[in-house]
Amino acid sequence: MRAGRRKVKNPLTARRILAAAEEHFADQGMAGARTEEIASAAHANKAMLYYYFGDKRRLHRAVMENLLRQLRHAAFAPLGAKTSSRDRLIGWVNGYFDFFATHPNYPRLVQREVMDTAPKFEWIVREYFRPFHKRLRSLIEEGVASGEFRKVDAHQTVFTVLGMTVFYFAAAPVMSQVSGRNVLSPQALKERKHALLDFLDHGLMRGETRQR
Amino acid sequence: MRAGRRKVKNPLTARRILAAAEEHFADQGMAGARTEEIASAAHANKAMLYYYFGDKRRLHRAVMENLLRQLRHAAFAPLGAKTSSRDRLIGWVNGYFDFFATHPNYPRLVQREVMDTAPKFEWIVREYFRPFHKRLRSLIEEGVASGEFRKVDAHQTVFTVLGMTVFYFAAAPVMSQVSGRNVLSPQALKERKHALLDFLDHGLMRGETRQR
DNA sequence: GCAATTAAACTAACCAGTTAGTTAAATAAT
DNA sequence: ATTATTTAACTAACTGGTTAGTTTAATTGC
Repeated sequence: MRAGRRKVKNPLTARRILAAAEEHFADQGMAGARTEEIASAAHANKAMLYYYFGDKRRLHRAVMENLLRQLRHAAFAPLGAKTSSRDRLIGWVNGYFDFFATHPNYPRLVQREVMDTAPKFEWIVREYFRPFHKRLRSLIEEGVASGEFRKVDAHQTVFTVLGMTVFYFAAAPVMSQVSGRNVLSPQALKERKHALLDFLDHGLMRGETRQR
Repeated sequence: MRAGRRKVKNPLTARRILAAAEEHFADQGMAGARTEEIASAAHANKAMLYYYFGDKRRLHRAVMENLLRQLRHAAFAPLGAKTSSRDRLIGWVNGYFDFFATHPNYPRLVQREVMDTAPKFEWIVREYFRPFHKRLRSLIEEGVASGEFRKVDAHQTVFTVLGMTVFYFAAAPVMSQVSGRNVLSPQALKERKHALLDFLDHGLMRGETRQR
């Protein structure tokens, strides 16, 4: 039907399926999503879903890994830069924030995972969450040690910063309903980022460090 | 007087089903939870679920309303007290925090609701979320106006405070895995509350107001 | 021939919701 | 006091629609 197909697996259909699955899994969760609907949203036959991904579970895993890989790439760079702890933390929050803004399905997908009590997601924990947590925690500890940050509990602060950042995006659907405006519009996002960094600045930085 | 067995106001079986449903809906979500499993966890016949609650959807709604009613009772009291904005806000956060700690299913249940894009939960938004949001927003605006709080965007600050508080509990299952310790243990909760109020104090309060 | 793809029919399991009938407790009639 | 009646509470088995996953046969472009 289409021209330009190659012998190697043509990833176009697979990519459409992956994108449709991402949307459906974020909206309805793994249990609520329907393979038939994912296929039709991807303009593909249901059989292609099994042809490329094996089964629903592995499709879900592919969706998660695809996003987590991108996030790791987008968010780890600022942590390596040789600047102040403050700038590196702000860079990290910025990277996370922008990733969430450009990948609005991700926060809901991850939130669904972290709420699960069953330990069937240990690969996510081992490969992604724990390294993320460790890097962020070290960064905060360094900032405290260097005197840039207040003497906070780094372990707790990781969760606080994560909560401040993730919750807004994960809860976006209903927050738009509650506040009567689209909380993911460019203007709303600009305001959100400003408020977030402002709060972080005052909540975490010492008075002398804080200069903006 | 009619003959027959008198109907008890709050039947034990119904309460057991409600408790089991709360657990299962929090763990697996509405789509993932199985009526058969809820029934067997409640040591009841599946038909009793329909006898008392009509269908799965209404059982889920009963679970939500039961918790939201309790939360409203527990969290609205501090907002009425005639003290400083700071004390009222701290009282509010304390109330929320303690409610989450004693009702660990609630944050996950609510998080699942707020992630839903479908506008089928407008009763929750209308009856609970919007009033909650409005009260909290007013409180912050008062604090800003009186000079106790920094000049923050009240609308954004509501979401920030909510995120800081809710996320920890909603993500508790995986966070325990990540950090290698039970983040809901009494000791962990004590540390969490302290860190939370400390961060809030510095993030929101003006220097002169902050005295602890 | 081979890799990618479609359409459709198929199956086996699953699962929400029903039904027909039972048991237990309370009251009313005798 | 005994029996009949009424109704809430409960059970086991069933029903019918749904859904993940499969298979088969045909088609298209390299």
